[in-house]
Amino acid sequence: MRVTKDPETRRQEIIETAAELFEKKGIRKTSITEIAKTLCVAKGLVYYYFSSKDELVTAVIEQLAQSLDAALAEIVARDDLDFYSRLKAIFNFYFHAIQSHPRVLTVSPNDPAAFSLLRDRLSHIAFYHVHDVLNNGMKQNLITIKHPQHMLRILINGLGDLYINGVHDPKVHATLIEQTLNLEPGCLT
Amino acid sequence: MRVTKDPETRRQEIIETAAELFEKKGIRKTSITEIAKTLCVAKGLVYYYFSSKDELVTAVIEQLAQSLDAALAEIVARDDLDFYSRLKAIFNFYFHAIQSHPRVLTVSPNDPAAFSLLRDRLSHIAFYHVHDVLNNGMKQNLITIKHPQHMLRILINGLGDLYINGVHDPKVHATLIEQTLNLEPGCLT
Amino acid sequence: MRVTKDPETRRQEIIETAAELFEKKGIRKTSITEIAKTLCVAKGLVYYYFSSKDELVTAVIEQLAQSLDAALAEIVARDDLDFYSRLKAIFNFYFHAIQSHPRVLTVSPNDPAAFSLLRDRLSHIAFYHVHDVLNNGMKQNLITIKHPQHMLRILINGLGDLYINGVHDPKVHATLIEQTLNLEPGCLT
Amino acid sequence: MRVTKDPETRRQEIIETAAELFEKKGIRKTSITEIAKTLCVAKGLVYYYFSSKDELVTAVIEQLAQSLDAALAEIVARDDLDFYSRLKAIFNFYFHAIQSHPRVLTVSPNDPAAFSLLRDRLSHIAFYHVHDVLNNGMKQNLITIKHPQHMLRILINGLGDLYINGVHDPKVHATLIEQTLNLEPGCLT
DNA sequence: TATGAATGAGCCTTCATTCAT
DNA sequence: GATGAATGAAGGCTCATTCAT
Repeated sequence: MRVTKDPETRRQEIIETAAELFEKKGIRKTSITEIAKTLCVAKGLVYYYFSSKDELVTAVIEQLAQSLDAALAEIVARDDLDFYSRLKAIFNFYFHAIQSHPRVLTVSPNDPAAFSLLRDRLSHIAFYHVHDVLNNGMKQNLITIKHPQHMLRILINGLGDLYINGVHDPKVHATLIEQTLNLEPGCLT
Repeated sequence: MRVTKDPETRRQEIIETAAELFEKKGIRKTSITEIAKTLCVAKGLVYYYFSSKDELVTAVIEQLAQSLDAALAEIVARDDLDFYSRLKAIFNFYFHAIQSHPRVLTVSPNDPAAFSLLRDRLSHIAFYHVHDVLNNGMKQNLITIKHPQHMLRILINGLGDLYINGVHDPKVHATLIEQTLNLEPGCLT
Repeated sequence: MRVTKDPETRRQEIIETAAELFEKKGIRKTSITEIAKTLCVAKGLVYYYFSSKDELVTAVIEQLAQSLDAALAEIVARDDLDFYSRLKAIFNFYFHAIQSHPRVLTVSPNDPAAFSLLRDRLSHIAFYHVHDVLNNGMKQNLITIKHPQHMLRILINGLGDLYINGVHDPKVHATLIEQTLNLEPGCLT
Repeated sequence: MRVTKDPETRRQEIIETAAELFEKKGIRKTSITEIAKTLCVAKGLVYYYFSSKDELVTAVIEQLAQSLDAALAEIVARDDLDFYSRLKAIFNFYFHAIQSHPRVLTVSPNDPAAFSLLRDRLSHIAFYHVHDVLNNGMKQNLITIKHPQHMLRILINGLGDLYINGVHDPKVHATLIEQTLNLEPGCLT
């Protein structure tokens, strides 16, 4: 039967359902047909909101990216956090985001795509927000390593994988970050 | 025309051709038809040797993994290398392997959770071989960090991504490794 | 936003817009959606006025046909034209009409055998109007050919195609008509 | 059940079935699915032989064109025919070809296509073959009209339409051709 | 009158897989 | 061992049409 909804609501509904299925089965193995069926909606409706599967994938990824972006921005903006707490908070959020979407992270719409992997997108966002924080740390002589940006990237990506592979202990995390960025031992604990 | 070959030879031939095509176009976009055509062989023959595309993909990945495994084993076994050179050699090989197969690394056959990504397989192998080397370093007090295995993993995966993203300078590499493992500055240069 | 208009006005508006789009992109490639969008009107409204796309197509064709019909009728009715001028004027108009609507002429709605092609419709109209003129010519012994109606049809259709294919020179035209109808050479120039 | 046939045979079979369906329902309304079903064959098989619907359409058209081409070439080559008989024979064949394929003639694969209409293709072929014959006629002073090529085109296209519209009497035909090309009355009868 | 979200049938195409030879 | 014609399920997408508001 026919159920009409507010377009924006429906749009979100589609994005969310798609995100869940992408999560569960991977993007490639999730067909528009299945998304529609899950929503109890005609296939055509999905195309009414997204002109192609790629566009839907993009929307899903964008949504995830933006939620991370917003969260991190908020953290960076907080006045009550010092350099270390801020760093810790950011990483926590980032790892959490990565861990939540392993399948989406793995396969992209048309692999050779522009920003193909959400992974890149997320790490880019994390990188962007940590950047300022790091610079601040350098001015306070809290950061003394060479190639800080590369080190950051190693951390972001490397720790991401570690996280996915089951290392969730925040203490271990803190230690690893400290060591990688050559921070005072225990400063993040 | 019909060409008969030694089964093992033919098997290898198929694996190699598949590997090249996977490399060039990605696994998903490489069809059995194309592999067969490239080999000037009937489609059915591929199925004679591999009962499914997935099995072929697996064989290709296994082959890549084993070649890395062999290479690293050889390095570890060499007597003429000290701790630092050995470390450097191992990382070089690993990065090289990763860089050589970006497409295969990106998309997995049917994302069978098993060992889904060659990436995991490769990093696992690298991890395995570096393990002994690291232990050795710890005995010599050359490695003093905590959670050395996690740090190694961060390095292996994190540096891997960095490598893929265009950072190829060996000197930078060396510095990053030194910093991550907290080695004597300059020891790998 | 909602704009209410006089039904007949709206109907014309739809026909005109449809005609333009059919002209520009061909009937098949023009969707109801696009027609509605161009009119800044909801899709449903088009269906309020025309129960199907075919009916709209029919209306568009009918309109074109009638405008040609009116124009030719006017020419035939003029007292100030002699046989030759009248003939010339009619053909000019007909060719002009054909040339103006190449896309519509090429593809028909659902090829409903009915009067499938506007082409047939137009040539029929032209034929109808020339008929009287020809009869007149015969009475004056200006037309001596056999099967004048068939010859006329050949002219109308054949010249039509020639026109579409780029032969626009009125002089050449005149000569061709003279020859086909076996008129006095130069009488139409 | 599975029925294997000689590739060339199967290819022809597909072309013929497609031609018939195109004939009956028009190209656009004939789906690959229907062609396959009519042949009692899987849809995929059609794609095994023709990589797209357009390619199949092209093959069908090409086949029709070539059969006309061959037939006309043969007529032109015959020694036993004089100018008039040859002309008559050619037109007969051409008209016959056109009449046999009204639907195919009407709609082309992707209308705006290269040689879009078989009509053009056929008339071009006819034109090509008649060309020599006409030249010959001019040398013998049997043809005295101006713009003979244009006149020929008018004949070919115009008479084609007439034919489709039900005028089949060879005598009438002959007279019309005589008049259009300004030949000796009765020379083609 | 007018809206536009929703439908659903159908289209073209791809491709892993099978099987008679 | 090898061939390649044949299968069939599935996928992405389009669009005329409907209907609740």
